[in-house]
Amino acid sequence: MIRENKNILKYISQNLSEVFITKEFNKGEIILSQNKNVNHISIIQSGLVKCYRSEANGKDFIQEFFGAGEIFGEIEFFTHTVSFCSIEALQELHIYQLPHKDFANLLNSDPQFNQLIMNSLAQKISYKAQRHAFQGSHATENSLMKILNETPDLFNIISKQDMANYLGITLRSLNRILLQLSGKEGLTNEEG
Amino acid sequence: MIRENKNILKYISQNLSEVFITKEFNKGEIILSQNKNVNHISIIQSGLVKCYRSEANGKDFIQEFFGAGEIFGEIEFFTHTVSFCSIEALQELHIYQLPHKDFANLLNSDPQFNQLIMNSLAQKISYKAQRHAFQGSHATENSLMKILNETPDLFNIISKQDMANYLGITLRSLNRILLQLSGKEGLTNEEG
DNA sequence: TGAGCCTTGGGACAAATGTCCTTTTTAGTA
DNA sequence: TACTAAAAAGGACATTTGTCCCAAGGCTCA
Repeated sequence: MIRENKNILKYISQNLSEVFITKEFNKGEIILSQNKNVNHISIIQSGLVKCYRSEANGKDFIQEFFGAGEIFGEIEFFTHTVSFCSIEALQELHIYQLPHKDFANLLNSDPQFNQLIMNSLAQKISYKAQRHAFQGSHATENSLMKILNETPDLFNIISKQDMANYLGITLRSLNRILLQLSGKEGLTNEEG
Repeated sequence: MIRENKNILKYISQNLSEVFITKEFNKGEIILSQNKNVNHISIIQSGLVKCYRSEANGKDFIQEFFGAGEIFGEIEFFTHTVSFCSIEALQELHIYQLPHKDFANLLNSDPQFNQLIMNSLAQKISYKAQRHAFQGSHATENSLMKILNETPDLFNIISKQDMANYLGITLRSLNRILLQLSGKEGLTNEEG
């Protein structure tokens, strides 16, 4: 659920560290706002952000939690549109940044970088497809169990409200499902 | 809801038509099966397919309906994995195909093609993000209204079951929502 | 200290969706 | 034409989720 891309982070820190600018942000800061012009791509050195979209009805939907090596601001470069999501730091955050103009040059001049970006885009599609299919085909309880399996300390990192916005349910429903799950865990422990 | 990419189709037919193989399929044929090795990328010349993922619980989830110019089989090339979706023809289908090896060469040798592919990947991400956010933040009724607005003759093209699998609901629920909508339409017409 | 705010937790009822089952309609075919 | 299978439509009931509320606990800041 927390996405990372160590390959591209390693390549940049080893080969392109002087090409990129570095920046720091505090927890709670908005790095990128929805429906604004985007002029840089950003790559996370360390920390965690949420990438979310605010809908017209006032609800937020969390696309992804991005950790080390994940890129944002690149889609808008390719599609020539304003941002369709916002990015907010959930922890102290260190990022690499590169203006879109330089990004374009790098894509043309550095085949290995080009390939890493292609790969990153493809991974985003693949992951989104599988996530959406799972959420669309299973009860929310199953989605949550799967996530908690991957990340047992989930709620030390991410608030319940954010988790609800990731699952596309209300906080009330999340609490209900968590209660059910704890009940089942209890049963399992007693029986086993 | 039915995705197209006329730019890349135009570029291929004008500049690369002799590089690609062409193939034809009948309605109902499976072009690409989930969890299989993929050796070609495919680009739709004409016709319509559904791109869907079958989950372990027996349910199918439709990722997208692909029309003219849309690409499939490219993600697996970048991620070096087996297919994560199946592709089935919903109409008589004509496609361009290219082996992955040749696709790799073309990406390196033809910057314009490279850019068109990047753009296609970025558009898929952007569209998926917006669709998932909308579906996750709104009642199914709203999603359906939006789709019917874009494509009023939807059910002449796509079966109700496929539509339900696209929305992540059951056929029973889809019928219920359609009934509600027709009732509201009636009211609107009478009142207006 | 205490006021205000955020997060968490949950009761009660309404609305939406799933499950199971039956009937009707449609399309294709022997 | 008659048969068959698939698609479409919907009744009845159970389950899930949303909405609206209220309350407890922790935190900051005047």
